[in-house]
Amino acid sequence: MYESFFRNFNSKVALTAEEEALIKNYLSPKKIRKKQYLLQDGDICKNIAFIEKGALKSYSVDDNGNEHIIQFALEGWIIADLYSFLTGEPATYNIDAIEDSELVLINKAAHEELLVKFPKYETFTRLNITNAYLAMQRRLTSIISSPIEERYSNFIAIYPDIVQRVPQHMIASYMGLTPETLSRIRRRILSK
Amino acid sequence: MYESFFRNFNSKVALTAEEEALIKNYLSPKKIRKKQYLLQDGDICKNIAFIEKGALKSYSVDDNGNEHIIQFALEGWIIADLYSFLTGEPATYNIDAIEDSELVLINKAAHEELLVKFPKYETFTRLNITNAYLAMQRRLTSIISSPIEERYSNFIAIYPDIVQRVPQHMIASYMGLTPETLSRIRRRILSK
DNA sequence: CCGGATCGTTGACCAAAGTCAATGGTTTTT
DNA sequence: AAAAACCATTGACTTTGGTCAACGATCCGG
Repeated sequence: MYESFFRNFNSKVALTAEEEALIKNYLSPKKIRKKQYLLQDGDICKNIAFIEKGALKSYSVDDNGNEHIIQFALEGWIIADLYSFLTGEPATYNIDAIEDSELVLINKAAHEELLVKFPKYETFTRLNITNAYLAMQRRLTSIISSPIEERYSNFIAIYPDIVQRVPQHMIASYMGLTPETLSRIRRRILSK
Repeated sequence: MYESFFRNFNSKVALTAEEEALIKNYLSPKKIRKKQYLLQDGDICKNIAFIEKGALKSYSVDDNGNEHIIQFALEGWIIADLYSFLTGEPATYNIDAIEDSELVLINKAAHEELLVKFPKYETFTRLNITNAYLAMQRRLTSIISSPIEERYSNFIAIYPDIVQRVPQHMIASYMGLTPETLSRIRRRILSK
């Protein structure tokens, strides 16, 4: 249990066997079925979830009932409403499972205690958030500076696994497009 | 010197006078004139810059010579090409001064040494990057889920100081719009 | 194995934003 | 103080993506 989590942790900050054993006490496993919510708009986000296996997405629903996908997360990624988690404010979006998934949860009390007791956990956290920041910046700059075709080509180059496993209309939503438009863009790209 | 920097630092992690004195040795001040570059596309980003006073922006220039503004930063903010800074790869965008500004620079060697020698500096860094992440996520979700009018209204509500000090066409670029479109949106909003 | 969702594609039409060009006001430079 | 550069606005036109509707294919649950 927690294999992927500790593989990931060790790749960022090496842990001794004792440290691993201690940290394990702060973790809890969770299995979640396809379409199940991990977090709903209005709830308070009580956990950070590391994905051992599977795929989840976070998304908001607007006044017209349209979903807008904020993030995809596969194995090795972390997903949460960080704002809600850190501030205790209600979440402003949903998280649910795209596939049956296995998670490692770290709740707020555990997170805070780990931060002060294990400097390595703080480093792990800092590196995770830094990676998340860089990934989001790539996405943002691509949104504001690249033509749509290039954005999509770029996306399939960086995240081929997501393209394989996630329905196309969710990817359209992630890119801020309608499914129809994405379908047309794909046709344009293919005919080149 | 460094007043704003340490005020900011202490608001996140309290320092003793001795710690402040030690950390000062890792910092260097820099003044930069309006329109001067802090970083140019292709350079390697050697410093993180904390803004004591003034305003800067980061932006990319596309194949047609159009600028796309990635970030504004005023007093109390940090600006850098974090990707380039962390990896040593050449920067993919520019940073320049919108106003005459005063900066506190932390170079890479200093940053790394501070991280290992001062756990408080790692906490400071973690909190900074977390804030940057949350701010960027707000921006991103607003781009993908709000109609443009609302995005602009939201922007002036959150960053009134930027609206005051930064020319409108830069704000248009930041929002992914042409200056003409932003001008028309403003008219629409005013006539309500 | 059947029936209903879900999904991707396509077409016709519409709405929104971009482009190009001109104008007038303001700021900056010399 | 005059010239130049910069900036916001407006109008006419074009391009792009969104909307609505229909159709087949596939997936999934009973």
